[in-house]
Amino acid sequence: MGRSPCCDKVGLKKGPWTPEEDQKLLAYIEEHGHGSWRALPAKAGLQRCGKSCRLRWTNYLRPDIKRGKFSLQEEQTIIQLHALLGNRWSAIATHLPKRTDNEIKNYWNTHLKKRLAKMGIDPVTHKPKNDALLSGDGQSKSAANLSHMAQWESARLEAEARLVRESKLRSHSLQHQLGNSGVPMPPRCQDILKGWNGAWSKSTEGNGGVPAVTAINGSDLESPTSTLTFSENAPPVLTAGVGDNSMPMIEFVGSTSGSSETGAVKEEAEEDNWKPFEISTHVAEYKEGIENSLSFTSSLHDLSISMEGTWTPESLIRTSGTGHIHFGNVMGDEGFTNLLLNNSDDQISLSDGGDDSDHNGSGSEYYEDNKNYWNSILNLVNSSPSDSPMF
DNA sequence: AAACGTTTCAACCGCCTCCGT
DNA sequence: AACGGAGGCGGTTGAAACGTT
Repeated sequence: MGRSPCCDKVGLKKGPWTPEEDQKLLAYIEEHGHGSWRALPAKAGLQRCGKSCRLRWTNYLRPDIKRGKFSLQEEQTIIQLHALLGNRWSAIATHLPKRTDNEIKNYWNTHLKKRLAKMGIDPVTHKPKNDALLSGDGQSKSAANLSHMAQWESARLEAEARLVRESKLRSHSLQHQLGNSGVPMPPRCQDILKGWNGAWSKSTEGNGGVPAVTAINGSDLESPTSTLTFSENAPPVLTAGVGDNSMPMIEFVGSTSGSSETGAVKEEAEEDNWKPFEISTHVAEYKEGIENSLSFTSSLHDLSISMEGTWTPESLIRTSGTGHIHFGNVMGDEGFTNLLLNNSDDQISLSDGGDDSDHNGSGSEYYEDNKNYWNSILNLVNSSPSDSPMF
């Protein structure tokens, strides 16, 4: 308080809008555009403050607003974006055409948050609530998780900041990426992964208790596909490509103990796995650029990530007895969707014990579910529109 | 049918960021 | 660089709708 109101509120109406007010606002904007919101109410003959008019327009009257129930895909998108972005509703809303940030926020608070909680997932961190129960040493594990979570968050923020800067050069960057290297790379993906790796790299300096990322080997792929490459000294490179389904995809190839063959798990997003939203114009342009490139070949690198303890989104991975982590399969139709649907009413059954190297039964399922959960988030990172304000 | 509790969502509030001066 | 105006954003509120007893 002690703060001047956004506009002179004396005599201004508050509360629900009447159909007459809606009509006035609608008619004025259709004819003149909104122009200055502050000046609009007087011009439109409304006893409202400009802010109220803007809100009414953006959240309700705008013609391109879709109302009604959220589809499952929309739900997934919200949850996954929330895992990445937190409560940045406007950023999330840009990925849900015709939905407003307010609507998404309401839907999150009234539906999704509760559903995640029921599933045993913390709706704030998107981490399993009872991590501690899964570990023999709950306290130290929790501390480790906290530390890794901080790294994750730090990486994310770093990536966001960088992309904000780069977004101003966005119009040039796409051409650059396509023209210079022949290997297009969406800045968004690059940055989050850089940030991600950056956090890992930092943490490995003089610290054995954190992930070390090592490229194992490489081989060429004929078909264009997205490849996430981790290397120790360089930022991970995401060579995004277009699969048969013309959707950009991300590919994780894991291996155990340095072997690219034994125990390697190849991950590939498939067409029907998850379609978070319509491909944006920019992705279409991006795809077109890829298709037009003369020789687009991407490298496929196996990766092995050594780590101790758990890394934050530890649900993404399974930790082997050797301390290597494996990226699990990108969820199929049965994955995240069912996770949401099947657990909307019943609490997910979580394993109550055992070490990380051996999760059988419900524990294994638990890890599978959460692995899929985070995989789908990473998949989203890759398939988001490049003009997204996501990061 | 009434009372009560819960859920939903439009709208408000205050802070923040951007941008022009 | 500092300032102020305008718009944007996220948290919160409260009335209405809905469900339960």
